[in-house]
Amino acid sequence: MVEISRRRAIEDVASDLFRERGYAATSIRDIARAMSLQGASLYAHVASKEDVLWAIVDRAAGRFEVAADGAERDAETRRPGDPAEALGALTRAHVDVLTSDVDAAGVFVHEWRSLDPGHRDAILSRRDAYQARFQRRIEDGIAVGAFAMTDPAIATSTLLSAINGIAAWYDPNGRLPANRIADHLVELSLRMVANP
Amino acid sequence: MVEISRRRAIEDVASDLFRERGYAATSIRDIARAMSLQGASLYAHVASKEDVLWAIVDRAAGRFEVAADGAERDAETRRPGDPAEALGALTRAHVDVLTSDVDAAGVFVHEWRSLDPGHRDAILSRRDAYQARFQRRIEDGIAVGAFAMTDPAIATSTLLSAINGIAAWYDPNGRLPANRIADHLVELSLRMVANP
DNA sequence: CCTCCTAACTAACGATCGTTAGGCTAGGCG
DNA sequence: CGCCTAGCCTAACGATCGTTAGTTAGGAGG
Repeated sequence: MVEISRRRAIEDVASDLFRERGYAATSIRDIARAMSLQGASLYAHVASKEDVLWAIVDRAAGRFEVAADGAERDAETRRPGDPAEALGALTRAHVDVLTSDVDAAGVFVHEWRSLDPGHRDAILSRRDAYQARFQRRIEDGIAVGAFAMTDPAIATSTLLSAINGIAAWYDPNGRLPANRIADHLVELSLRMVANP
Repeated sequence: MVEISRRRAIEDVASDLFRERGYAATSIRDIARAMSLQGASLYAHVASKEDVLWAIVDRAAGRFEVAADGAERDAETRRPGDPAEALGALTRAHVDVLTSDVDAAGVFVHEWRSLDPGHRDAILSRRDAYQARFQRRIEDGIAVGAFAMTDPAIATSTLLSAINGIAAWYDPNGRLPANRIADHLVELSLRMVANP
């Protein structure tokens, strides 16, 4: 976690605090205090408090999107047209992004409500598009008989909620390494939608 | 939704706002404005802002606990010793409580961090005990071969996250009635842990 | 040496926060 | 009629909020 810029250091500290206490309950002076600075000093690097939140959320969203791109490409190379392979790869990619920076990912998952209306709308449509990628793979699986369920939309929401739950308890120094957790979540997720 | 007391009306309005914007982002004056009152007027009925949050969270927790009691009793009557029956009943009871008052349940799920340290600790141990009831049924199922998974603790967390995800999108006036949603979640949950 | 840049500082702004104090009004009941 | 209570009001408290302005310290480059 080397500071490449002062701006980025602020975002990292803010991610930590926003995740722990929430955006509204964290003041600019709280962030500054965690860096041994005065509150006003942050405004040399940052336009506003919401600007910091947006930077964190936007970057986290981008990391999820890029990871999903790679996962779908890899799955298609490995087992073309296999919905379980594709959905498993998407799930694993999601868990990887989540565990590689729990603070930022947790802020992305829980604090997007605090964004300005414009930013909130933007992130909501990106989130919808992201969720649609999962739902598409689930519908593919139903079409070929690999998956089975009554309502794909609810299944997709439920699947993503299940994975995102990791952000509530994951500890980078905990008993389980991130890739073990990913194994587990992929197993549970695929079983949830599989045709029994 | 008849007001039985002024105090309770405040808690209902607060549940709505706390769920929509979060506890820290909701002011006493916001709550009062939603009731066409002055902020200070609320203090005739309420000791503090945290007092309102605690009342909401405490009551919601109690409803989950009572529902789980009934579910385990019913399941034991219907199919004694059947882990799938018991876990399914617990899941359905949880969904029922959640959908019967999404606002309060959503506050319970997401806003317990904002409680005073004492109240937060109290709610955390109750939540642990509640979660342990689910985990116990999962372990029962593994013991008799009905369920199968690598890590029951992770499976329990994941299952509850999946169900609680409902709070993020459930709309009492939406396309699906609550009992349909419960059917769905029970199906997905049991398949997630079942021995394939 | 002078200049510029980065990064921090102190001081203060108006707004809003949770909360307290004290007073007014309307209705029920003797 | 007089009292009580419930429910709400206005006014204000000190604290904290996000943010702006102006200044200072130190190092790099000409």
